[in-house]
Amino acid sequence: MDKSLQIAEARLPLDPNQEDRAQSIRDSLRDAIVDRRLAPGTKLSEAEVGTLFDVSRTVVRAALQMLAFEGLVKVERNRGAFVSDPTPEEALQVFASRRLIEPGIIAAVIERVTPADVSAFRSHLAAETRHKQERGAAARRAEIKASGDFHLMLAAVAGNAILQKFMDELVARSSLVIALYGRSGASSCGHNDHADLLDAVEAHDVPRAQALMLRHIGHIEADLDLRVKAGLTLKDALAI
Amino acid sequence: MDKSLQIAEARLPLDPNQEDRAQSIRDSLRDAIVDRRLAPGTKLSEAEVGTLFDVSRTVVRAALQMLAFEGLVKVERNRGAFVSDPTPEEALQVFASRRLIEPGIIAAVIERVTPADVSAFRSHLAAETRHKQERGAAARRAEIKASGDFHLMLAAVAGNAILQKFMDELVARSSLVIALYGRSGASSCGHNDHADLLDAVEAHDVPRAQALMLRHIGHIEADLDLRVKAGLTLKDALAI
DNA sequence: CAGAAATGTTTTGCATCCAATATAGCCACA
DNA sequence: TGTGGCTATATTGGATGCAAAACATTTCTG
Repeated sequence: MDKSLQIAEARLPLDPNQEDRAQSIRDSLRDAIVDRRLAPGTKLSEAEVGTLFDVSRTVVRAALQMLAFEGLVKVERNRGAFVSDPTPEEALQVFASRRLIEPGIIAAVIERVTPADVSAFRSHLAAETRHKQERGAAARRAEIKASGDFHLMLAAVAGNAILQKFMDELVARSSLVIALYGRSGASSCGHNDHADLLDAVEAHDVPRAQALMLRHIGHIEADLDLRVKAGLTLKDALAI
Repeated sequence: MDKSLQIAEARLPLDPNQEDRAQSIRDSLRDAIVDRRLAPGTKLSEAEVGTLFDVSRTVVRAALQMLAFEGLVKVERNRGAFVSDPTPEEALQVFASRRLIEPGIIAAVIERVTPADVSAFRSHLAAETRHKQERGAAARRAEIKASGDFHLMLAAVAGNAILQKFMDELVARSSLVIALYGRSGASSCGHNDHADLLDAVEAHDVPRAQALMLRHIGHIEADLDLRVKAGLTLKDALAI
């Protein structure tokens, strides 16, 4: 009951705009979950989170409900909210969903992309490769986050708010899955799929871009080791 | 402030399982919105809904928040919740999203469908055509709802919980859009796309089923008249 | 000593209460 | 008579309090 929840920015991020504190709490928690600063299964006690952010349980509850809708948190009646702990089954469904949606997004992107967008992508890519070369857990986190952001940027350019929301959810869930099942941590070992993808986009080559997207998703998925899960539960039951 | 909100089942549906009253309120409101018993733009006052279902505002808020996540309700800070009133732009995005997702779903369905599923589809189809032949607003509502349910059944058979959730949202939004912009009301005038689709599924003909699905979505979209919206806002500004 | 029952503690679910904000009604004034 | 500002009212945002459920601990019993 001490300093258990390591949400880093605790107490500090006094809502910038002062409006919609639930939203900003959601964002902080979401970042913490996606960054794996909060391990799957961690209990998110309303009171604890509340004191941490210095708000009442009411607003915490709203934030947790939002996260539950995105699938990042699972609430059990009368038991509380827990950082969700996707099964291998769910992990596969996440990527199956992305395989459906992202090729469509990339097509829309090619239809609508502007030179300004392209340069934004390029500078993002530069930051990504920078993270990839650095060492340490922090850099790894930044890399995973940046990688997800690339896909979110694509979704934004595609110009469909609904699909953008779906991608938001899928990218967050993917990060969680990668954090859980990712082998080694080098999620995109060797490949630099994003750069290739961007080239195809710039060339307005839809089929090629779509193929690259599918290949990219395949790469991410191939880096997962979905067996471990059973062992983890076992270990959980025995030790820690 | 009298009997304003016509949610029909008001006060009666005392939660069957007694658990999660917010969920059942959400379901009632959702049905009412999709059925167009609650017109787009209608204000959903927390207090009013609360008395109607005989719960406190707290739980109503939770229900409204859920609906907001699905896009069926729009909440404006310090102003309250309103049945959402999709713009033509949003309407197009709904169908663009379905065009991406549903062909994938139909492919998954063909991979996993069982004879039991097929017969369930058949009996559902029978009910659908029955509604189509009846007259009156109630039958029309039932027809729209049944039509949406067909797509939801497909999503269920596809076996991907995430996509199923997305389809849930998309179907609900579609119903709202059809209610708003649907020409004449005969949403599927003449065609019986669902039957054809089911035939293709039964024949395990993926390309054909996908093509039929796209054509079907096209039919629905073709029945919309997306111009009116501007006129409505104008009329809104003047009268009522 | 093991397992079950009971008791105390913690945490959630929900109703209620208060302050802040928006809406509506009213009056003054040009 | 119409417009602008002011007061009153209604409604939301959010904190608090209380009952019930889950959980942990201790005590009792075979």
